[in-house]
Amino acid sequence: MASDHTRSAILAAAERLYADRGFGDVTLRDIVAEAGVNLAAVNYHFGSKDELIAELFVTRSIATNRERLRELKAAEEEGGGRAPIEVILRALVGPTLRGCLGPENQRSTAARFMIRASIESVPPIRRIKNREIDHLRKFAGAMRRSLPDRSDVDIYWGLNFALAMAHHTIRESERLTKLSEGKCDLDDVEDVVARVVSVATMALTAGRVEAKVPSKVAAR
Amino acid sequence: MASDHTRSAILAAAERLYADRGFGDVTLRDIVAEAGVNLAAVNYHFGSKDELIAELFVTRSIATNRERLRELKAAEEEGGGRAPIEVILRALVGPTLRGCLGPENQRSTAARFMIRASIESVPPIRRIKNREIDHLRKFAGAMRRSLPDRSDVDIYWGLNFALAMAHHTIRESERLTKLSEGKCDLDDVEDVVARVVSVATMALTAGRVEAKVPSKVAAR
DNA sequence: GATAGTTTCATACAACTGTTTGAATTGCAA
DNA sequence: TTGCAATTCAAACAGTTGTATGAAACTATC
Repeated sequence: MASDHTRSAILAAAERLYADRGFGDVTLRDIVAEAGVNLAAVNYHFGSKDELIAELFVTRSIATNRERLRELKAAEEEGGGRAPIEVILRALVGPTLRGCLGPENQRSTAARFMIRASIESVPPIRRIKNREIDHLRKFAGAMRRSLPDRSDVDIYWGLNFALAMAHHTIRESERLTKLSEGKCDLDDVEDVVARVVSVATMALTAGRVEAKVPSKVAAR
Repeated sequence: MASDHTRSAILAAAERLYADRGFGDVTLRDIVAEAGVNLAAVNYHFGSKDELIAELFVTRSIATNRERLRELKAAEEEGGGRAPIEVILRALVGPTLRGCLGPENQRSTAARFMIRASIESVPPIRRIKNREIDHLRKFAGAMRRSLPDRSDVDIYWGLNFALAMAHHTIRESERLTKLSEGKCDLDDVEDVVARVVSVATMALTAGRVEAKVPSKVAAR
C-alpha cells in the first residue's frame, strides 16, 4: 500500500483549488504544483483528471447522504415508522445547507468545493448526480408515509421544491446578500433551514393546486 | 453595413450548437462549420468567442426581462399601482418557465439555449447575470407595494424562493421526470407555473393577516 | 473601370491541455 | 546485500484551443 502520501496530497490540493477557483480554470499542473508532486502522479494514482474529480465528489456526497439518512432514520424510528414532515424535510436539506452556508471564514474547504460542484456542474460530477435518484426515492418514501393522503405527484413536487430552495439559496447566496443589501443573513444557517423547511411544509400540506389553471387567474 | 449575412449565420449556428451540446464542447471550428463561414469570421465580427456568447445571452435575457416587466407593469396599472402578489410572481417566473419548459419537440432553440446557460454558467454569462440585480429590484419593489405589511427580509426571501423553484425545476426537469416516473408532467407548463406561484405566494403570505389574496390560493 | 473600404479566406501561430513514456529512485522482503 | 515491485520524475507527445496575419475577393462610389 505504501505511504499514500502523494495520493492524499493531490486530493487535498485539488479540493482546495477547485473550491477557490472553480473547475473551469484549474489545470492538472496547478494541482500538482500546489500538492508539490510530479505531474504524472495524478494519472498514476487516479487514472485521469475526471476520475480525480469524481473521487472528490463521491467522497463528499457519500458523507452528506449518510448524514441525511441518519437523521431520517432517527426521525422515523422515533415516530414508530412515521416521521413528521418537517423533520423529514429538515433531514433532507439541513445537512447540505449546514455544510455549505455559514460564516465564510469558517466554511470548510469541503463545503466550498461542494458549492462549486453545484454551480459549475462538470461532466464527471453530472454523471454521479444522476445516480442520486435512488437516494431521493428513500425520502419520497418517508414523505409518503408521513402524508398518506397526499398524491405521489404532490409528494414529488414538494421534494423538488425543497431541494430547489436549498440548492438555489446556496448557489446564489452572494446575489441574495447583495440584492437584499445584507438584510437576508445567510450566515444564520438555522434560520435559513427553518425558512426552507417551513415553505416546503406549506407546499406539501396546504391546499393543493388545481391541476389545470384556466390561466384567467392571472389576468383576473 | 453590408449584408450582415455572415454575422447572423454565426449567431444562429452558435445558438443551435450550444443549445444541443452545451458550452463545454462546442469549439469555434464547430460553429463556423455549422454556419458555413470561415474560422476568422467570428473574431472579425464579434472580437472573441466570449463576446459572441455574451451577445447571444444578452439578446435572450433582454427579451425575457422585457416580457417580465411588461406583465408586471400591466398588472400594476390595472391595480392602480398595486398588483396582487400572485400576479407579480407570475410575471416573474412565467416567462422563463414558458420559455424553457413545454414539449421538447416544440421547444425553441432560444429556449434550449437559455436552459444550457442556466445549467453550465460559463464565465461571460456569469458576468452578465451579476448585472441582473437591478432588474430583480423592480420586482422586489412591486412585491413590497403589494404586501406593505411584510418585512423587506421576507420579501427578499420570497423572491429568492420563487426564482429557486422556477430555475431548479428547469435545470433538473429531466431528473424530476425520472424520479417521479413521469408522474410530474413538465410539459404542462401552466400547471408548473401555478404550482410555483402558489407555493411562493404561501411563503410570502403565511402567518399574516391574509392581506389581499383574492382568489383560490388560500382556499382548499 | 479604377479606387477605397469592407469582408472573406487559407494558413499559421502560440499557448495550453491531459496523457504517456521510460528511465531513475525508493521501499521492503528474503 | 540482492532482487523486485511500487513509486516518482523529467521530458516529450499528440491534440486542441482561440486568435492573428496578410493576401485575395468582393462591393459600392466616383
